[in-house]
Amino acid sequence: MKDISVVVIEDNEKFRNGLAQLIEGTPGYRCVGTFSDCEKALPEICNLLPDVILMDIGLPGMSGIEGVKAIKACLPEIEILMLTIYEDDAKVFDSLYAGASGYLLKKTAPAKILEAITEIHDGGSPMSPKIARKVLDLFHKTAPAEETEQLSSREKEILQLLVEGLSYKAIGKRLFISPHTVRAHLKNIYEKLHVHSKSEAAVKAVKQRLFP
Amino acid sequence: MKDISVVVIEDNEKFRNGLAQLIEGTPGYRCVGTFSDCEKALPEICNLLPDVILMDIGLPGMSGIEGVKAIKACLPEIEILMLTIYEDDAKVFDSLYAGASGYLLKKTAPAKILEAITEIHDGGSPMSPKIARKVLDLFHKTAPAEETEQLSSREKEILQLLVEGLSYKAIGKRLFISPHTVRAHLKNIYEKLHVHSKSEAAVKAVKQRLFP
DNA sequence: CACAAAATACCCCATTTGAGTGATTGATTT
DNA sequence: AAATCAATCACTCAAATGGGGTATTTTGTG
Repeated sequence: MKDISVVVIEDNEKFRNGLAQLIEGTPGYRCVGTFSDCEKALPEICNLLPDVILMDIGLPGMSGIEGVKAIKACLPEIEILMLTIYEDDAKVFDSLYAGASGYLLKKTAPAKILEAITEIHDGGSPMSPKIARKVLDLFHKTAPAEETEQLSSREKEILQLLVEGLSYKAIGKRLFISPHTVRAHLKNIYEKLHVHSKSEAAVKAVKQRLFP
Repeated sequence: MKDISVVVIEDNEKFRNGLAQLIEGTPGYRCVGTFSDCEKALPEICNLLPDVILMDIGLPGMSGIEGVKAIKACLPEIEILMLTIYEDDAKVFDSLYAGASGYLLKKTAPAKILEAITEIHDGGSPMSPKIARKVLDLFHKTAPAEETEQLSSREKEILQLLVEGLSYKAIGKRLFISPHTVRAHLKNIYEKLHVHSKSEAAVKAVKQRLFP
C-alpha cells in the first residue's frame, strides 16, 4: 500500500519538527511538507497534493480555520485534521463547519496521532473524546421533534417539498396530484404542527431536523 | 478506582454472553445485568443504575432507539453506547438524537469495545470511524452563509421575524413601521437571497444558521 | 369482510402575498 | 455638492394562500 502523504502547518517550530519526525520516522507515512503559516503553505499545497493536512488553529496571519476554508474550496478531496490546543465550542465548530474532517488536541499521544492520520485517510473522522462529545451534544440539544412524528409519510413528503420552497401547484405537479389535495394535506400538517402558514411549517421542519 | 458497571441489552444470546464475559473478565469492568429486550431491561435499570449501557438497535418489541429515549427520559446521567450492525444514516442519527453518547458497529474489536466503554464513561463519545464521518458530514452540508452577509441590519431583523412565522402586518406592528415598508424590505431580501417567497427565505435563513 | 385512516379531489371566500412602480428622507461616501 | 444607499411609505393587481366545508377512493388492520 502507498504511504500516506502528510503536510504539517504549525507555527511552533519544535512541535512542527517533532510531528515531521514522527511521521517520517514511521513506515507507511510520508511528511511531504511543513509550513509555519497558511500564507506560505497555500501555494505549495496544490503541487504537493498531500492525502492529509495537519492544521494548527492559532497561526500568525491567516488562522487555521480560514486556511481550512481556502484549501477545501479548491481541493476538497484533501482530508484536514485539526491539531490544536483549543477545545472551546466556537473553535471546534467553526473548524468543522469550515470543512475539517477530524479534530485532535495537541496533548494526544504520538501513536494516537498516527492512528488518526490513518483513520481520516480511510474515511473516518478522528476526534479527541471531549471533542466528539461536544459534537454529539449539539445533536441532543436540537428539538425532540415529537410533533413531526405524527405526520403520515405522505405528509412528510409534502412538508419536504414545502421546505424546498415549492408552491401548492408545484408540489402537486411533482407528486402528480391536484393542488387541491396538496391544500388538504397542508391543512392537516398545519393542525398537527400547530402552525398557520407555509413558512412556519417549513421553519419548524428544518429546526427539528426532520430533513437533515 | 471503582469498576465501571455495565448493562448489556442485546437479543442475540451468543453475542450478549460474549459481551458479558468480555466485560466481567476484564479488570476494571463489571457486567451488572444482561437483557434480551428493552421491556425486560427497563424496570431493572432503575435498580441496577449502571454507569454505561450497551444497546442493540434491532431488538424484538421496543427498538433500541425507543429504549434510549425511555432510559434517557428518567435517567439522563446513564451513558448509552449503541452497539449494532446498522450504519445507515437514519438509524445513526435517530440514535444520537434519542440521546446515545456513542455508536459502535458490532464488528468492532473486543479491545476497542472496552476502550469505548471507558471513553464514554470519561465523558467522551466513541464512534466507529465511518459513523463519526457521517456525523461530521452533517456539519459540512450546512451551507455557508455567504449570501446572508449582504443583508443590512434592518433586513436581518425582518428576516428574523419572518423565521418566527409573522405576517407582513405583524412584522410591521412589531417594528412600528408600515406593512408597506415590510414588503419593500422583503423584496430586497428576496433579491439578495435569490428566493421568491417567505418560506424559501425563512428556510434559507435557518439552514444558514443565521438564527441558531 | 368491516372499519378506520389516509389520500384524493372539489367548493367558497376573505386575506396574504409577490411583483411592479414611484417617492421622500437622512446618512454616508465620494 | 453630488451621488449613493438604507429606510420609510404608498399604490395597483394578479396570484397564492389559509380556513371553512364535503365527498370519494385507497389502503391497511383487525
